[in-house]
Amino acid sequence: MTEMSRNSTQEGGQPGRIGIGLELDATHLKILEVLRENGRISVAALAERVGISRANAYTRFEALRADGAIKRFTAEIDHVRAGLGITALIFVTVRQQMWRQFRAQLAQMPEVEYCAITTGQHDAMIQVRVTDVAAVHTMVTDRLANIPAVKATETVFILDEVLRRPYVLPSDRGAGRSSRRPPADPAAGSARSTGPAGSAGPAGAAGPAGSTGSAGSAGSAGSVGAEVPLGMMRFVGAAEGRAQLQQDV
Amino acid sequence: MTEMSRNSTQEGGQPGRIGIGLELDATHLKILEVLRENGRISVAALAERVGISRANAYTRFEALRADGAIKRFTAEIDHVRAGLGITALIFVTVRQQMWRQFRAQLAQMPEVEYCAITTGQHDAMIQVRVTDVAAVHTMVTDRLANIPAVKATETVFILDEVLRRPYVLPSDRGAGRSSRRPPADPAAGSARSTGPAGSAGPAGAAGPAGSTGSAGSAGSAGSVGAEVPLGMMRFVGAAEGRAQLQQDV
DNA sequence: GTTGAAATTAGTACGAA
DNA sequence: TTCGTACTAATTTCAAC
Repeated sequence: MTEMSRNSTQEGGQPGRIGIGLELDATHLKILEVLRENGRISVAALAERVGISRANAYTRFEALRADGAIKRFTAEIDHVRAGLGITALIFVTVRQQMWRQFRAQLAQMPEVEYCAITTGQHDAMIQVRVTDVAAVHTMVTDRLANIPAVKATETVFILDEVLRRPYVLPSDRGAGRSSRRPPADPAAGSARSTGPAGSAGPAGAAGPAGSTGSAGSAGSAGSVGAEVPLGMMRFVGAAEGRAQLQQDV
Repeated sequence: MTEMSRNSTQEGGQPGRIGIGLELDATHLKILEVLRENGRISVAALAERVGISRANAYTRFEALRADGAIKRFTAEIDHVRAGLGITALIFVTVRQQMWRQFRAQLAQMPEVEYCAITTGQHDAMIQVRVTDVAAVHTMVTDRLANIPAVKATETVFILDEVLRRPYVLPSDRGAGRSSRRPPADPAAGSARSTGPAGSAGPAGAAGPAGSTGSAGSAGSAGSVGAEVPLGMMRFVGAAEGRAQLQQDV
């Protein structure tokens, strides 16, 4: 509940840009779909695959880039081939009000590929790629341990990466929307999470969903029973005082 | 120790290709470095930035692609702009010998962006992107719960994504290699993990490390103390019988 | 592994539907 | 808005060094 209006105004854009974002129609999504599979495709070929003229493709392509919907283009590489065969996840508990420092230290660690702030038992998850198991150990006990902001860590190794999609698109839904959507029993403290899930970072999405319906149904469909409906499902909310973290980060 | 020789022979390549992989020299890494930041750069411009001739750049570029070091090119998009503002991590405990089924089901779930098999308390971690919190709930209780292979789940929400590098390169090290590398105390049951960390999927890297030294030290430097060296560090090994999982997956 | 020239393709700008 | 065409600039390919 700290900053709900995060993406209803400009936020990540350069000064002067209209941060409200363009409405993505079906054609835009189609373009993204193609670009996700082949980021190096020429705009001419892109136009053909999407079924629009070249001029139109250039316009939309540029619009997506300018709007920030496309953040950048990148090459996906094989980490093993590149010599980084070990991947690990390190779950970090961060000392409150030291997030700024934690983030600064992260930037100094080139082996960190991904870092996300999470709800649940830990505060953050970082993914590292290194040459060998020993490097993980060095990283955790030697580097992370020396950061005052880090209170505790928990490390697991990644044995295999089963699936990696460049990113998910709203248009992907419909393919796997298997069984019926349950009638949605009313208010029940949506996901038991202590609020943050709906108020923090990437949340507050509903914004520019365009043609892809269903956005905005958040308030009407939450239905995580009070004490875990099915057998072994657990939704883990934020730890104590997490709200403060958002400010620092 | 199940299949250490994983990438010393061909493995991911098409039939007929020399799967041994090309040795990556400093120039190759430089190319990857540029491509990571700008996947749409022309080969001509790439050549200039790397400091080699056009023809050379084309040759190396093609070699990296053919070898599989570059898996594909993709566009990075802003999930919030695309209408998927909620990101969650679901940790899954999988019923043994049902991994094949689990993987098949995963392919049916378009909202899954990433799935990795891990050591530790759970067996897999999947990352999903959806429009609202309710969709996470639906996904977990309705879709995942209906997969017999899924024994239990634990869900956390991602509040913010602090850092996302397209990928990490061996050449990145050296920038953050802060303090001294510890003398590496000898055998100590490397990471306490029941073997898998060194034998499974992405492990067994040592292969084509090329100019970047230190690969291959895995066997000699493992040093995760028996019972957690510093204060609150935890290395979480594999659950019981994890070895079997590798076969199925 | 490099340079240079030819052929192709990409990117831009315009008017018309 | 979107399309189609013509123009300009760049990239890729292929040759010889």
